[in-house]
Amino acid sequence: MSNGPELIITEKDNAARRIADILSGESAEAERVNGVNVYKWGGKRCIGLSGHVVGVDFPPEYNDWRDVEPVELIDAPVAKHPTQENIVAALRRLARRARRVVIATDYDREGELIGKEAYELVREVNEDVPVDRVRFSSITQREVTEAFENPDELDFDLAAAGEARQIIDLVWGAALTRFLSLSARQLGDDFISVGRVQGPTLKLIVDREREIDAFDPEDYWELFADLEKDSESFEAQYFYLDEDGNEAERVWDGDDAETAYETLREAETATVDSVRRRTRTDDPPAPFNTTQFIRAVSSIGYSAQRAMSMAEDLYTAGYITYPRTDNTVYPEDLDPRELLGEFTANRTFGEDAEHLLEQEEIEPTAGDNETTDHPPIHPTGELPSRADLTEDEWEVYELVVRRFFATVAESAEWEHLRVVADANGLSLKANGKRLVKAGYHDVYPYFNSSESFVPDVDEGEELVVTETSIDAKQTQPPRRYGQSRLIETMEQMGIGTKATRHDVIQKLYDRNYIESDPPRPTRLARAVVEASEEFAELIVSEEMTAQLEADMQAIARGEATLDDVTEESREILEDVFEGLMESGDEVGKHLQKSLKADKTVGSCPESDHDLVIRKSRRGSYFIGCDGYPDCTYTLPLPSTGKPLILEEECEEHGLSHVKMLAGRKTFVHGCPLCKAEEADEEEDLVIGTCPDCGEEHGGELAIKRLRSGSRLVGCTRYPDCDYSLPLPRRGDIEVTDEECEEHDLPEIRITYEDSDREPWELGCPICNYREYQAEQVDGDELQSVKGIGAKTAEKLKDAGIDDVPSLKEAEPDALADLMDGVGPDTVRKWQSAAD
DNA sequence: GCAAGGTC
Repeated sequence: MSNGPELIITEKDNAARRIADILSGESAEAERVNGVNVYKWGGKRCIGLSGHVVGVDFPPEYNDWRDVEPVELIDAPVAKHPTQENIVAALRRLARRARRVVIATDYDREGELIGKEAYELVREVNEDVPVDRVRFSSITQREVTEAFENPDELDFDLAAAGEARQIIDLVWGAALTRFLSLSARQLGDDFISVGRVQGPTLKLIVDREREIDAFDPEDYWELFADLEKDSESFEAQYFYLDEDGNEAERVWDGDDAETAYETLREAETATVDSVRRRTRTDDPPAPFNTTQFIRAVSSIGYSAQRAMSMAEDLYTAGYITYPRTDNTVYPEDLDPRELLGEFTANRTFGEDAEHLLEQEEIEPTAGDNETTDHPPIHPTGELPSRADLTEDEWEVYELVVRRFFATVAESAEWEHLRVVADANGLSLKANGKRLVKAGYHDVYPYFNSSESFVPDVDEGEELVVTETSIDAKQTQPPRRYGQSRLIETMEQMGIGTKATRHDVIQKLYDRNYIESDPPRPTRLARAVVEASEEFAELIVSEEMTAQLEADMQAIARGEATLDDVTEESREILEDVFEGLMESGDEVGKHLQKSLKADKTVGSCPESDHDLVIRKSRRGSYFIGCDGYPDCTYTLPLPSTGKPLILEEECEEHGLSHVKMLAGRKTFVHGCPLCKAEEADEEEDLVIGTCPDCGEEHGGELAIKRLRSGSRLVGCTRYPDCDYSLPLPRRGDIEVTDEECEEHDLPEIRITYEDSDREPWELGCPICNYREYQAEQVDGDELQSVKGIGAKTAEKLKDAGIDDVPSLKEAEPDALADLMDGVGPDTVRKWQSAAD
């Protein structure tokens, strides 16, 4: 037997580092093998993978979409090949000499498969080395040491269950994706995809849109009265008992409503019939798993994608635990008092932490999901200072800290007061609620804890009716799913995983299946769902995952084999293709029609064709005639954002309004033809003399708007004189009375009508442009230092370093503190390079 | 260039 090192393999570098620290008593040292971190101590090495380092795919001869019939993919061979070459190479190098290998990947099904993949790579270069498996659900001293003291074996059945999933997903996904794309002739970037998870997710969105389309609003009325006691007024609502004896507030008949309102209006007083008081306990929330974390972050205004990317950054920086988890129960190892203790000295959290520590007993809440994968998301106890994080990241970090606080805080208590009164024979009710004990709301302000006031009244008491009203309303269609609701629903349906659900939604955006936020399906999405429902129902049904889960469990229990399950799945797909291939042309036409409809803005005013949104070779959008090159009619679109066609149409031109999606800078452009006409009519506003040709030829400087929507200060003698100065794209340009003494030009202010943004005093356009150029030069100057690129120069500027002299003077430790991913040694390197 | 699942 070799006397080489013992090799420990984890799922990711971060876990490798922490496990090495625990097992070595912090004595492990990092070295690089093939550019991969390896932690080394005694006779041991620990390497972290990057999740799957091998992937499944078809052999290269199946790569060409046009040469291979999609149906052939069903029985095509599927092979594994390395996807992370450097890690695979490093692993092989270490495994060759190892005397023992320990697989320490995550404790879940995918972790077992990743472990088996590592096992196979090890076996390729070392046939005899013993391979053990350790399992722990949180990386703590106790769990890790215990796991390593009691090693187990790899569960090959569980790994095979995961492999079955990989194969089925690839075969179904690739065959159907290629079929749909080929039938609609969408090859290249705009292919049409379907899959086991994206399919049902898309159907969920499309089904909701169908409900909205089919919705027929109904009129109803609601009646209200303001009641007064001791000059304190509160609102009560009319109700009656319906046929089933249930309380109802909505009056569905207009005449009935009118009659009731006449009666109510005549009432001068109302007599209290009943008063009911109840105290309700409001328990603190459970610890965060990924889904609940995303939900909470989206309630403070961030997308699911952004929530996860910020969580990732906070995790890698060491401030919060692993963000991808299903678990909502803290591990036993977590000592809430100890963790709270880490916050007592902090400016933001100290006071709350102290209060919580004053509780006699601290028993954290627990949710319904107890899993082995990772602990719930909580702060690690290593605290960032505010300057270490961006404002957004701080907000998310604070949320995670406060959620942890909430889970160890006391319950809140509400007092509900329900008053029923009689006004002229009509029943009125009022519900008040008061927070009598704030409990966890004191440390977790993200839930609504607003009170509604109803005064203390007694039965039989007479109240004055001060005001009455009747509201005509309509029933509303169901609301579209927001991103976090979608993720919650996917979790309930059992599709996707904690680590992929938000990516799936992003994928639907990338495929042009959904637009805007909350997501709205395109015509293409409807057509894809319709075609799937007709010919491949399983791919848009949650049943496919349910069946697969059952099969995987059978494999994991040893009751079925990988081959049984994948073979059966291939047979089902064969059947699907029989129907599909017969109707290929029809399906393709339908998809193509929908693709066209998604781009169409209206009819061309100069020919019989449609006007469609197109993309220029440079990547900008414009509107062009579908009859091109016979008809060359075009209309410009703003250069910021991606155009979204709205349902609203221009009354004058019959064209759809267009909205430009650009994150927070999203705005409605309106009718593109109206906009183009406005731009043509707008007269150039002269603000001064042209510095280039004013004296000689009398050229003047004017504020101009180009047809593309962009604006500039340019010479009126253009194109004879091309003097120009840039102006910002967004905001309204205001010419002030102030004048620049140096250039005899008025100062300019930019205001933002449709946002809360403060006006920008741009000043004299010439001075402004010079300053801008000077900044560019500064940036270039920093970039002249070896090791500093454009991005780093930007970061340096954020840290207050504008030029080389200030870089040289900077204190390396202080500067490194201000910059993400930069250490003091790097700063010293720059400083010596600048000499 | 297809899926879904890891991780960054």
